[in-house]
Amino acid sequence: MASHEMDARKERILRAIIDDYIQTAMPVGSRTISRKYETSLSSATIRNEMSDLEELGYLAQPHVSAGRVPSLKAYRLYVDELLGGTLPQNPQARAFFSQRVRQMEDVITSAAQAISEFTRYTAVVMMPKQLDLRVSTLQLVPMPRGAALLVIVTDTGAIRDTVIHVSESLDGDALYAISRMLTERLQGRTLQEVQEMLGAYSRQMGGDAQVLQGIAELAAQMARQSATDTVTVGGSHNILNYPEYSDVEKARAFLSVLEEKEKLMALFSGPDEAFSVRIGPEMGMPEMADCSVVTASYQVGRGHHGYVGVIGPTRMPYGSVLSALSAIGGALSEMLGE
Amino acid sequence: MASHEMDARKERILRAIIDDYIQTAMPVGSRTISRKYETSLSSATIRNEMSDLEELGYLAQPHVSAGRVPSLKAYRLYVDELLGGTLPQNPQARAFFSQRVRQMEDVITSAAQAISEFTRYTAVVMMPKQLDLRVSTLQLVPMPRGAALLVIVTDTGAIRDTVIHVSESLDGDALYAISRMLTERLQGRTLQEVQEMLGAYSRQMGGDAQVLQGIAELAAQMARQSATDTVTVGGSHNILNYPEYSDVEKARAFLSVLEEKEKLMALFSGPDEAFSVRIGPEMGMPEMADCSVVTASYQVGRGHHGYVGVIGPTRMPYGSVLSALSAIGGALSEMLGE
DNA sequence: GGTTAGCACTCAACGGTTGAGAGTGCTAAC
DNA sequence: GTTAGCACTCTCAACCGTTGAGTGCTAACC
Repeated sequence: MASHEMDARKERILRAIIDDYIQTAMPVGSRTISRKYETSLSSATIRNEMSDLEELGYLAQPHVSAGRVPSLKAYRLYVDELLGGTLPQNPQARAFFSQRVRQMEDVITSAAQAISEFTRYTAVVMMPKQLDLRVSTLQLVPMPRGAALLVIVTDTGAIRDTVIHVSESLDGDALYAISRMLTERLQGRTLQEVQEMLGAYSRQMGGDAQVLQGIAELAAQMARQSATDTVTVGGSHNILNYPEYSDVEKARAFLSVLEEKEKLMALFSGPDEAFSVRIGPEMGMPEMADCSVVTASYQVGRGHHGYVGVIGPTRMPYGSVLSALSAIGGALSEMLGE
Repeated sequence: MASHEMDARKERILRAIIDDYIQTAMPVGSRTISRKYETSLSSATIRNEMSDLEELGYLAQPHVSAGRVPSLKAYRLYVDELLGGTLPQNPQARAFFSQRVRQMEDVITSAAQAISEFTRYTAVVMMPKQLDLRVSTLQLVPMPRGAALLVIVTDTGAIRDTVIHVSESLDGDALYAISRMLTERLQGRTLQEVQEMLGAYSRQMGGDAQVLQGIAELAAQMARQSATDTVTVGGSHNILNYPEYSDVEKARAFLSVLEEKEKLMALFSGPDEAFSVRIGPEMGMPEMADCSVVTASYQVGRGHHGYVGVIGPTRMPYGSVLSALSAIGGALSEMLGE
């Protein structure tokens, strides 16, 4: 049964079918292949090969007189080949991203947007949790009308701020003096410790309890936010561009999964490889049975790593998506790593 | 022709039809009204009244044997009545909003999200441009590894920050000294002036040109952002919840309009009233011919005003949408006004 | 042996037809 | 002014044949 093993020609044909299907989203017929891809072979020959490929499990027919559609196994093969080779660089995607990053804290959001705009798919970006964030600086910036901006900077460079009320009698220098004092005592402490210590201080200090309470609240919020992994979604409605979601109900189901952060997290819980492509049922989520998720990981100092990813129909130009993810992931590593 | 003028019963029936249609999105038949709303009248009587209402232009029939559907004129009547009366307070919507506001600058975004989540429609929030913003404080907050957070606060309480690189030899006190010096010279200046002045300084100071450049860039960005009206959209995919958008093409068209900020701005360019409801063609935008836009304005100090709004199908529970908008608008006025 | 032309076969998609159901308008009686 | 009754209209879904794309198989060809 020699004809029932993969040879070079079968592979070429399979690849042609996948490429065509990725473009058109329509079952591919033997005649199409014979005319567009393998002009030296007749459609009858292609038919024979396709028949073999079907028997091998790489193709499927929606019904007997339709063309062939690649099976999950086919995508797997295609993708594994892609992952084995070297990815093309993608400086464009990278430029697209760096254009818009202003501020440390919204890097994640910008990354998600950049990926989704560039690939035209839905993007998901995860930032890993960071326990034991330590306070590096704590500063009060004067604002008009008895307000002040409280800024906390951690040793990892995370920034969070909030507006609090202070006594109108405190001018810039006074606020700086307070900031210095607070920084001196709190520097190097973890956010949890800061919260505990503030309880003690506020009894001592009395008057400025408002300020301390503001700090405690901000520290608490910051601790909470950084202690859980954060995921952001970008370009969720890109999904509507693809015919596999021309049914509104399907589109809605897809969009509601995107709002459940826990489910999204699960998309990333794979083996710790640089790249991963999970196709349809491989991720064990019935709602996403006809999607693929492509992810790449990036470093965030100290061996932690986050993920960038794209969700879309199984039919997806995996090559270009992977290289875009790789570019943005690289940029993120640089920005967030130490 | 006495029967061809509006009387109380006709109004009751019209209202019932609108209410039912808002709920179900299906043409309303005479029998439905007779059973659910006007149980003392038979369907035949209702039919006569409906026939009159149609002649008066308040109802339309999609086809001869379907029920009636409210016309634009009917919505107008309904809405005008609503606008004339007193709006019910809506403390819930308000609570929903204040829960999530942390920081002066993302008030707009939070407002859009709160409105959309609360009403289940797409929300649009506009913040008016503010020319001549004047610098109130300018401060450098030390960060690890030769970075610093540059914070600019304006007299209106707008905050913007960015991370810049500074010489590693500068400690907190040195940065504060620089901040003081800069604040002293730049306080009260407009953002434009700041940019101009920095050109002059940077020649004088030489060494710290990096810092000055950072400030100039941030000021420029801030000026740019505040000089144009800003609009934010929240919950854009809520539109998929409504059957009038079960056609994906329609939904896509809707979503792409939302991405063109200029078009969105146009939605707000109405008479300067506290509330406005524009129904379908009234806003002269063919893409939105079968939508309604409900807007409320809020004060932002100095007589400027911004808008909060909701976009959805013409069939919309105007009453509750209006009171939600009014609640959030009020909250915004408080937060952003002086 | 592999390759190809030819032909019978299958099945989705399209367009027209039909019957049921919903809802109306009109008329006549109350 | 209100209501029952009835004829009428129109949509919607189900049910055809017909068409066309695409296959599998066979027999001939190189």
